[in-house]
Formats: sequence, structure tokens, C-alpha cells
Amino acid sequence: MTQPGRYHHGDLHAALLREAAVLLREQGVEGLSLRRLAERAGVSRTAPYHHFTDKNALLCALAEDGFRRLDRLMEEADFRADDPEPGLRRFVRGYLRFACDDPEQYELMFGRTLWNTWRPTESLTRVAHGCFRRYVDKLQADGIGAHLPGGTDALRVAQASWATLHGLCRLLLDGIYVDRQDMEAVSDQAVALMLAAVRPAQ
Amino acid sequence: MTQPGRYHHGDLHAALLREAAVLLREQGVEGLSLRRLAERAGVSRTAPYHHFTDKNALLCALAEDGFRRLDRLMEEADFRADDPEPGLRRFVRGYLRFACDDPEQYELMFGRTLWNTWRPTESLTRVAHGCFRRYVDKLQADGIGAHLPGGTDALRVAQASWATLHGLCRLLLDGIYVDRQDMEAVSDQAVALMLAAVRPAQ
DNA sequence: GTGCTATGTTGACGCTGTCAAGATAACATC
DNA sequence: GATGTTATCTTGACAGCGTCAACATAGCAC
Repeated sequence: MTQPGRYHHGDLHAALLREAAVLLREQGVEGLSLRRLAERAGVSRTAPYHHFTDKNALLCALAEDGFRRLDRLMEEADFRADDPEPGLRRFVRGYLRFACDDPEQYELMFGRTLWNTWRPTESLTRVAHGCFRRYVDKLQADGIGAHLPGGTDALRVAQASWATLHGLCRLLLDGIYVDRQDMEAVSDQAVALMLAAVRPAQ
Repeated sequence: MTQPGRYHHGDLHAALLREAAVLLREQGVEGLSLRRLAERAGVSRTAPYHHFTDKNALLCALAEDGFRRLDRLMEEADFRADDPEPGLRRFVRGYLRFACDDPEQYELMFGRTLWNTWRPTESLTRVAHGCFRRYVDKLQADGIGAHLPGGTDALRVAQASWATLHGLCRLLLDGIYVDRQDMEAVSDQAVALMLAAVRPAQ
């Protein structure tokens, strides 16, 4: 594929996504232009429009890939009922590693750009919500739900704890109030926070 | 000021900031262009460059205003040592209201755009950090620090709890995993989470 | 009044996303 | 094998953007 002399690229769709992921990682979403992308793929400016209706559509596809990877992380999570701490700790570390490994993709996945300024694809919405639902289910199925103080909804715990995790990543990645070297310590603190909500009187 | 016939605007600096705040609120940072800003102020495209070195500088000034308002909220916070719950609850509500009142400004304040893609002004950094420092001090001075379980640093609690709050706002504003109508409930859940960290065995 | 400085102007450049119209290749059907 | 349809890729064009350079005007100090 990608032979220089050919009129048809062969697999431009995949090539664009691949190249876009690289560009996103290296330069951020600000540096990701369709024109540059096309140039890198050795194709004219408007060729991408035959594979993605929009720049928005392409970004959504990128974010969707991210959520699929995150979903795999969710699958591996294991919050055992008798002692959820080690599993939770592992999960938190994994989540932070995921975010820190490719900050620009994480930003794209959860940023305002896609979800508010532009419109998320139906497909993206489905995958992203599925990812969260799996988290809620995991929390409940693994028995944490049973340990919750009376009247506490597992959904609420999921939302609040995800918020903690998410906020931690944002502050960390943007370097606002949490330094990279504090990561370990703050991560432990977050785990403690989440655990406290799950077993309030242990 | 702003008389149509005058060559000199009179107070363009302030007018630009004022107009920018409106535009940011209504259209988001994507809709905030220097050219449109200038047009709204009744002035030519490049006039703003005599008052702000950059678009970045203008955005930083906007964010700085936001942090100054947030700092005032911090001042009013009152985490009394004997029972921190009502004060904390009030603070959380206030924070959420602040973020929801002008989501675009909140995004600008804490978003990747300013802190990573571009460079934050020294002035912005100072104000933003001061805001957080006040939070840490409040936590400590109001006596919560004394209640912390042994070895827990007030700074860590501040970071983790701010992360919770911040993540909550992001999820809420972007409408990803938290709906607007869940706000109340999730906010309470967050308060419980934070309280659990402060008095683990009550 | 003279000159300096702050402020505002037009012109231009390269970049962007996106549409319209035309060219080319692949593929299905006769 | 010829023909027509469709997918893919092309160039040309447009409006918008941030920003630099060069120039115009006003205000203010001397």
C-alpha cells in the first residue's frame, strides 16, 4: 500500500487514523490538522473527506479508540469483595498510567472539545458510556455494592470515584496543582478516599 | 469612551476583556477570535495587539479573572474543626455553582489549552497557585489537619479532594458520565467521600 | 511648536476547514 | 471486452484565523 505512484492510496482510512494518533500524541490536538495529516499520508488536502465526513468525525474515531483501550483496562479490573484494596490500587495505578501514557489522547477523550464544542458521534457516545457502565457493573458485581452504607447507590459511588480519578489525571497532566512526582502519593490518597467511601466504619 | 467617531478608543484594554468574557461565555473559546473581538469593540483587527502581546495573553488574563473570583470563594469557606460537614457542603455547592455558572471560563481556567498547549502567564500562575494555597491553608488552619489520620499530609488531602471536586465539575459540565440532574446527589456523595478521608473512624 | 510614545490603521502572509467540480480507477453488468 | 456506476482522489476556491510590517494619528512632555 501507500505506494507513491498510485492514484488510489489503498487503505487511506486506516493510514489516516494511524498518522493522526502519532500527530496527536506528539503535537496535541492543536497541531492536528487535516491538511498536514493528508500531506503525511502522501495524499491531497481533501482526500480525507472521502473517509471522514468531518474533522470532528476523525477526532471522534481517535477518542473512540482510546475508550476501547480504556474499556480493556476496565475488563481486567478486579475489586474482590473481601478486600478490595489491592485491586482498587492496581486499577487506580493502571488508570493513571493510561492517562499519562498519552495525555493528548486522554484530553481528547474527556475534553470539552468533543463533548460540547463539537458533537460526539453516536458511536463514540456508545463506547464511552459502555466503558463507564462496565465500571459501575464491576463495582456492583464484585460485591462492593453490598458493602455500601445504607442508601448509597453504586452509581453514585462510581460517579464520585471516577470523578476523583478523572480530576486527579487532569490536575496531574495539566500540571496545575499536582506535580508529576506527587503522583504516587496522591494516587494512594485517592485510593484511601475511595476505600473510605466503600467501607466507612472498618 | 467607545465613541464611534474617535480615533482612540479610550479604554480598549478593559473593553476587550469585557467583550471577551461575554464571547467566551456565549460561544466558548472556539468562538473567541481576536478579529471578532476587535470588530465588536469597534476597532480594527490588529488594535488588540497593542494591549495584549498575544491571544494567549488575553486568554490568560481572562482565566486570571476567574481565579480571582474563585479565590474569593475560597476566602469565604469555613471548615470548622468540630463539625466540618456543613461548611464543606456549602463550599462544594459553591464550587459547583461557580463552575456551572460559566463552564467555558472554568474550562479555560483549568483546561489543557492554557497550561500545556500554550504557556500560562507568570501572573496567571501566581494567582492560580495562590488560590490553591489558600485552600490548603484553610484546611489546615480550620483544624481539619489535626483530625487527619496519622501520617496524612494536609497537602495530599487538599490535592485529592480538589481532584474530586474538579473531576466532578468536568464530568458534569461535559455531560459525560454525570447528568445535570444528578448534580445534587453526586455532590453529596463527594462531600461524604471527602469527610470520610478527614475523619476515618467516626 | 517639536518630538516621543501610545494607540489605531491597512496590507499581507501562511495556515486552517470545507465546498464544488472534475479526473481517475475499480468493479459490476451486459 | 465494452459500458456504466461508484468509490476514490485531484485542483481550485472561499472565508476565517493569528500575526507581522509599515504607516497614520492622537496625546502628552518638553
